[in-house]
Amino acid sequence: MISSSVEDYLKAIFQLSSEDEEKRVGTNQLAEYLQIKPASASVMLKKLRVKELVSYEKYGRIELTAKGWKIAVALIRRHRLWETFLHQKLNFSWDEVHEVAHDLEHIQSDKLIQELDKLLGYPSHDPHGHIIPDEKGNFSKDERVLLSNLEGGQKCRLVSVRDSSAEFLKYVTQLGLALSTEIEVQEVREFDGSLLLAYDDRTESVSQKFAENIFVRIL
Amino acid sequence: MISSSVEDYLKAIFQLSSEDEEKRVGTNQLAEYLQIKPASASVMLKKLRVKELVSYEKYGRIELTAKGWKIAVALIRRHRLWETFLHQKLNFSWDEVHEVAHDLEHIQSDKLIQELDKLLGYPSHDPHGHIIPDEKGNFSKDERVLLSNLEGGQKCRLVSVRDSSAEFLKYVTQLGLALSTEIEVQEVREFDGSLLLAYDDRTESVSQKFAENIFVRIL
DNA sequence: TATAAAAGTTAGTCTTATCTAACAAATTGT
DNA sequence: ACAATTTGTTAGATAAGACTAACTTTTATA
Repeated sequence: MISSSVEDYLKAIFQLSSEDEEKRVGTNQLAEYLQIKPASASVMLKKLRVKELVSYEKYGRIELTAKGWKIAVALIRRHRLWETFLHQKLNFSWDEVHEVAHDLEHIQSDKLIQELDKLLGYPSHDPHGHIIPDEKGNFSKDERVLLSNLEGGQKCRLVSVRDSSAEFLKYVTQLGLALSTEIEVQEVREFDGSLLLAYDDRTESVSQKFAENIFVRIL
Repeated sequence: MISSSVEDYLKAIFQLSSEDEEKRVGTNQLAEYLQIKPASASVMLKKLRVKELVSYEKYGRIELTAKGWKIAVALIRRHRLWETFLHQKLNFSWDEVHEVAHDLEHIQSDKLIQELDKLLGYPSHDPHGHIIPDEKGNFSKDERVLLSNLEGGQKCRLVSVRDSSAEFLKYVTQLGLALSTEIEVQEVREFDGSLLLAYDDRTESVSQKFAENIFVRIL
C-alpha cells in the first residue's frame, strides 16, 4: 500500500520539523537527511502532495498533513519499539540498534507491534531516552532541555540524546555517560561554549557541539 | 548487496527442489510458486545465472549453485527462527506466522539472527515442525514420512506440515490436530485414498490430499 | 512421426525511485 | 535594486522487477 520510501520521507519530515519548532523544512535539508539528491526529493514531494501526505507550495515550506503525520508517528513508534527490543532482548548496545531498527520498522503488521509492545512491558522510552508514542500516536512530551542551555552550578540528569548516530553514541559511552547519569555543570566557558562536567566521580570537558546533542532534565 | 527478490527466488528454487528429490524445477513452476508470470521468472533466472547463483541451460532444469544454496538456506533459517519467535514470544498462532516472517526474513544482520536464536533457546524446529538449519547451514534430516504413505493399523506422531498456508493450517487445527499428536490410521480406503484417523478420543476421516500434506514419524 | 499442447524465451512497456544537467526562483549582500 | 549565491524544479536517463504479446523449443499424443 504505502512504500518504505514514502514512509522514510514522512518520518524525515517529521523529525526535521520537530527538531526546531519554527524552522522551515526545505527540499535540500530533506535530501541531505535522507542522503539523496535534492532533485529526487523534489520529485517525490510532488507525489506525496498528490497523495495528500504533505502540503506545501512550490518553493515553500514543507509540512505534513494530518494523514502524513499519522503515518510518520506510527513509524517512529515502530522504530523505537524495535530499538527497545534489540537492546532489551537481543543484547544490542545503544549504538547498534539504529540500523537494524530502520529495516524492522517498515514491516507492516498491527499485531506484530502490539505484541512487541506487550512483550517489552509497554516501555515509555527507547534506549536513547526518546519517548515511544502510544498506539493512537500520543506523545507525552517531557520537559527536557539541551545540556548546552545550562549554566555553571546547575545539576541535571541525562534523559536522551539528540543525535542517534553510532559515532556520537560511542563517544558518549566512552565518556562514561549513559541515560539517567546525574551531572553537575561546574563551569561554562564563555570563550567557546565548552562545559566542564562532573558525574560519577569524574570530571570531563565537552564541547558546545557535544552539549547541543544531549538532553537533560534539570534537577 | 543481494535484493529481497533474488533471495525469494533462491529460496523458492530450494523449496521446490526439496519437495521431490528428483523432480525438475522449471520456469513455470517457479513462477507459479512466486505468484509471478513465467516471463518474469525467465528474465530473473538469466540474471541469477550471471551472478552464479543458479545453473541451468536454456529450457533445462534449474538448480542452485553452492553459492545460491547457501543464501537459500540462510534465508530459511531466518524465516523459521522468526516464525518461532512470533509463535513463542508474540502469541501468533501457527497459521499467522508465515506472512510476517516472510518480511522479517529479509533483514540482513548476523547479530540479529544469532541473538534471536539465543533468545529462543536455540530451537530445533519451527511452529510447523520444520527443522531450523544451524548457522553453518546444516540440516539435521529427520526421518519422517507422509501420512498418505501409511497403511491401516499403523500408529504415528504428527511431526510437521508440508503446506504452511493459513488455510490448510486452520483446517488442521479445526480437526483438533497439532504437532506431536499421536494418530492411529484405522483404515485406508482403496477407492479414493481417504484415511480414517483416530487420535485424542476422536475419529475423523481425511482426504488423500490432506494426508499428503502431513508429515509423521511412524511409531 | 507429425502435430498439438505445454513450457520457456524474447522484445518491448510500465512503475518506482534514483541520478545528472540545466534551468528558475528566492534570498542575501552590497 | 540588482547581482551573486543558495535553494528548488524540470527534463531526461538509468536500474530493478514486474507485465503482455509474440515467438521458439520441447514434450506428449493421435
